[in-house]
Amino acid sequence: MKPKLTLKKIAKELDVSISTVSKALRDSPEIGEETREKIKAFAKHYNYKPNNIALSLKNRKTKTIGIIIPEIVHHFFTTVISGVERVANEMGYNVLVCLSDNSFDKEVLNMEMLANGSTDGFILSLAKETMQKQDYHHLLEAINQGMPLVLFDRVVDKIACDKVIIDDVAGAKKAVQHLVDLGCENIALISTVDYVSVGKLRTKGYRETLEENNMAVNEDLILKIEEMEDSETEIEEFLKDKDIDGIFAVNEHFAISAIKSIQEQGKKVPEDVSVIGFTDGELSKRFIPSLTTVSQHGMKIGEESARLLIEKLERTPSEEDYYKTIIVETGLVVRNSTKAEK
Amino acid sequence: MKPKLTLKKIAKELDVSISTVSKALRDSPEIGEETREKIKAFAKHYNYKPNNIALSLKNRKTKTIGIIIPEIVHHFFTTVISGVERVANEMGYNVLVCLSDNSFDKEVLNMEMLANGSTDGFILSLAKETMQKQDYHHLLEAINQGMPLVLFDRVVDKIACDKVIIDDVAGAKKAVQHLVDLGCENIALISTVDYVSVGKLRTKGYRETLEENNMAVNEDLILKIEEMEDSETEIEEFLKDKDIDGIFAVNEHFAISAIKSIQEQGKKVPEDVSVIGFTDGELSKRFIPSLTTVSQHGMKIGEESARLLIEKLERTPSEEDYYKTIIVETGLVVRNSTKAEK
DNA sequence: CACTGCAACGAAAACGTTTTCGTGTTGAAA
DNA sequence: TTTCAACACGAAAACGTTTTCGTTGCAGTG
Repeated sequence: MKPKLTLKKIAKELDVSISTVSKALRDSPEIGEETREKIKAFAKHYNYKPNNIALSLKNRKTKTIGIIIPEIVHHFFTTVISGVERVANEMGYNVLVCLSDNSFDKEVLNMEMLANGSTDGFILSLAKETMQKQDYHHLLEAINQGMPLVLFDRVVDKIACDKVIIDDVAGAKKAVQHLVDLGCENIALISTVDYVSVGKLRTKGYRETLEENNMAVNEDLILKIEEMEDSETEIEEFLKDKDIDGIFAVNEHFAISAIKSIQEQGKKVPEDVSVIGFTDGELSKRFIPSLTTVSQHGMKIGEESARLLIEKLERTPSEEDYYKTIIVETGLVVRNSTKAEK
Repeated sequence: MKPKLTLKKIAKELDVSISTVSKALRDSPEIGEETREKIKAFAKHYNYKPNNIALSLKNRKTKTIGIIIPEIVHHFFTTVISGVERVANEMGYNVLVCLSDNSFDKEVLNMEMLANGSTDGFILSLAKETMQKQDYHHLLEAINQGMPLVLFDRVVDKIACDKVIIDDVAGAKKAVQHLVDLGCENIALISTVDYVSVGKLRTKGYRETLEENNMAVNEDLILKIEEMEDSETEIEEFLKDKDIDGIFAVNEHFAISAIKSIQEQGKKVPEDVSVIGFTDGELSKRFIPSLTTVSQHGMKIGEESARLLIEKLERTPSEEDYYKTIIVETGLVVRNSTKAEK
């Protein structure tokens, strides 16, 4: 085990100064051809690689971006990471991944770790608990310290920063309108509680679409789920004895639980009830019947977030201040959980 | 936007020396109570946090571990990350995630990035291409430079380092034995090509179990799949006109594709054919019929890997050399894709 | 011969820490 | 009054870079 090679060691070995070595390796014309070649040959032979940490300290930038997500075991977020990683790597950046586990405290902790020099900026989707508490001081602090921040998916208006979101209202509208077009008349909504912004917005899209089609919004057909854990039984309970022919669920799990309940009741999907979910994971594609979904394009969201962040990082600090919000298009992927179009 | 607070700035502001500030903040008895309190109050008020990069440079350790995985959009790997992250955080470490996309070149590149000071060590599952090429020079180089390395899941014997694996042979045996116990007589195997170690080992378990039960191994009932892309049609083709009553698939996807093909042939799962997969993702649990699988405990693997790595990192360099291989138990999770036991 | 100018290199500061080793000021003991 | 701890603090090196600004030696010029 040989310790890492440094400029100093090369300098000593070749009996020149540290600065000469540094310059030679960076092809400075200041150094004579002979010495330069000698140094480069030596460095190559012993596989010299500059120390990243020292560079970071010197340049006051780490070429690393952090991403904090609520949970990694969730297909949507992994596709986002994948997108971030791709763009970041292309631009010569590393990616530091942290998980908040939907906990406010862990989110704050993570931000503090990342803000103390480990990263140049970060990409974040808020923890559920954070949205509930509405405490964003950690975000403000980071921004205040000059750390660029990009919020995605679970964002909040009050924070002034770049954002990448999907148009949840429009996505929900697409879904519900599709159900209406198929002739559904009693469309149920299975959503999350309102403090999760996506739940709120998708609910809005649901209501608006019904109204636009002159259909009454029946509050009995709306279910708001608090705890993921109990969702399956809650949905089963909710669906019992309800006369519905369409369901719009704000995520994959709810949609699938709904289908199971429906089938257990002896009804058929999609013949009796059409079901549409949000997000397309592996599950949607491969479930039987495969799920019609509003696709969220996590990869694209990740890519856009990374691009936005890096753009901000590499700009001269003079021209700062204004923030963009990128809206990534959703698409309706029609599969087998909805009736064929007429 | 105020620039970050440093020791130097505090020193200037309070008209003391940098060393005094540093010592005061670290509660050194060298500093008088009055000055110490004054400095600590100031630091707290202006929210001073030491710069990680400078600390890393000084201490020659980053308190960061890297993990390189072949692909992130894969439930098993995300659970591993989750496990690594948890243990790492507990021990005060950050996690840098990199993706190799199953490409040899990207794996090498990633390792070079991480080895130049960004991390203290790493956890790695080999890219498919790397296993195919059998070129491990990048691993050897890292080890040689004193970077601890933990290999998991897709490991290779030739490299001397810590490893965390599951007992693939035993896992496969459990699965196949279960099929035998259910009375299956013609059991097919759907596997990957042999250079992927897991494919090879699980195939071994399959063969051995049949032999142990005095059943003939019929090569016609073994399918080796090269490309994930074409797996579905390949499986359909393979299953056509075969008279089988049990299938052991080395992953979730293959198992589900198999079930679909079986059903399209008009046969029933599990009544006519029992199917067992490997790995338990979301899909296995929620697919209908839900899948009987050999569970791989990614979380545990991640945790053990992190523990192993950090243990090595925090040991005095004297007592090095010997390497452990941890074998994480697999379990058979019986669900609905196999017949009920007699 | 004295000066200029250039080529080729080195010294040192800086990034933000920690830590070792002074150093100056006290108070008390001799 | 001298001497010596003990105390409280500062200077400086070190981690590995990059970069600015010298400093040489030497050739060319007038």
